[in-house]
Amino acid sequence: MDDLPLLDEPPRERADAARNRALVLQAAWRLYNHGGVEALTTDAVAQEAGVGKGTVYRRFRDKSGLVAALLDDKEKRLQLAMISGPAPLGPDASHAERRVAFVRAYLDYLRAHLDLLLTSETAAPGARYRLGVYQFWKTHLTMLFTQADADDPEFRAYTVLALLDAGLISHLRAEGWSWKRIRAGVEQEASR
Amino acid sequence: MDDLPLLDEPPRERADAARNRALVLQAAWRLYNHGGVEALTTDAVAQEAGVGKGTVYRRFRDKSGLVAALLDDKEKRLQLAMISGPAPLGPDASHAERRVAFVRAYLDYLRAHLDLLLTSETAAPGARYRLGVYQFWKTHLTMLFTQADADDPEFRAYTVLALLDAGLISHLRAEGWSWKRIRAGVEQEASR
DNA sequence: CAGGTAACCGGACTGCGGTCCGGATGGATG
DNA sequence: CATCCATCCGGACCGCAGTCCGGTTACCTG
Repeated sequence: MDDLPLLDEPPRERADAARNRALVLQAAWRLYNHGGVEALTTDAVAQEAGVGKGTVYRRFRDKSGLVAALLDDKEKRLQLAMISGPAPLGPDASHAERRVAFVRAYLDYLRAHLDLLLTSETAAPGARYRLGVYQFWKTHLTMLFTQADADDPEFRAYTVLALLDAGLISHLRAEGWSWKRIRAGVEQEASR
Repeated sequence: MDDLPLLDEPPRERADAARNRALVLQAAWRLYNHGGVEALTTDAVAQEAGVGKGTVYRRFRDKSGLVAALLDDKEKRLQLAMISGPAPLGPDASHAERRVAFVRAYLDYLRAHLDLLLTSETAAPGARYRLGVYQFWKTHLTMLFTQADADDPEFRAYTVLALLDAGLISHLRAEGWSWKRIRAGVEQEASR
């Protein structure tokens, strides 16, 4: 009997490939923890991982992909909480509450990893929109705005996400804006 | 009698410097008209202008500065219309009308020069906010939202400008959004 | 007109992201 | 176990943005 090729899965990664993916991620964390975001050059990561540069790019498309992978598990957790977690983030709350809860949670996430997110989003032009996770946030917010009978729910989703752009938030922080003020602004946009 | 050092002016540009600035701008236009935005590498511009690379960077800080300079006069015209032009852009209209008119005008401008604006805004991280002109739009919108008694007028200004980000608009266009739909969304945000 | 200096000039150089390709190898097949 | 090939590997290579510095020059002052 064949072994579960149900929904034609992507062909499994070869053993050496998987091993190298792990090596690269560990190396990247090591460099980041030691020298911050500036230490995360692709050459350095490859060398630290004891691997060729090409390997880094084959496993993680480009630099934004690599950095996004670093944050992957944290993001997955947030996604899970939104899909099936408790209120106010999860489905047991009203759509308005969930939008505000999303904004709060995402801003916490952003605050904790601002430098990495900035690196990931500005590494290549348009990288932010290509990242798989962006699609998720967008779809989720669109749904929540649809439930609110907004005019163009998808556009409203884009609006909120535009305010959660790492580049914009970095700029506001650099201008001296408090997290409180930023949160108030975004929440208002999300809740109306 | 001294010659008008009223508001201590920036020291005048040397003659050769001014000449080179003009040469570089002309060369950049030539390259752009011929090969589009991809032809605008700093090396190529310098060579086409018959000038060293360092000169390009001394006259225009960095690549976003150079590209922004290409659009300078068109932007100045728009600014003038907003400050002192006729309604609905100028001061003879209500603040709500002026905000919508601004969005319309800016989107037209964006549409006409999307590739250049994208280049300018993504050349360096945070370049968009550093550009002098961004300050102008922000201040203007803040004023118009203040007149509407908005909660945090400055944040509202940032919100509208976030929607006018060249990267976002490019993405929406690439996704198949019509200008009409984009305009409707941004106008609604500006007019509420 | 002569002399001094701050500003300017060119182009070699650096650093980084990303590509390319000849050679190696995991793992499926019979 | 032998064969085969899709996939992977390393690292040299490329293009581009931005910096640096020894030499030059416009302009001011006397």
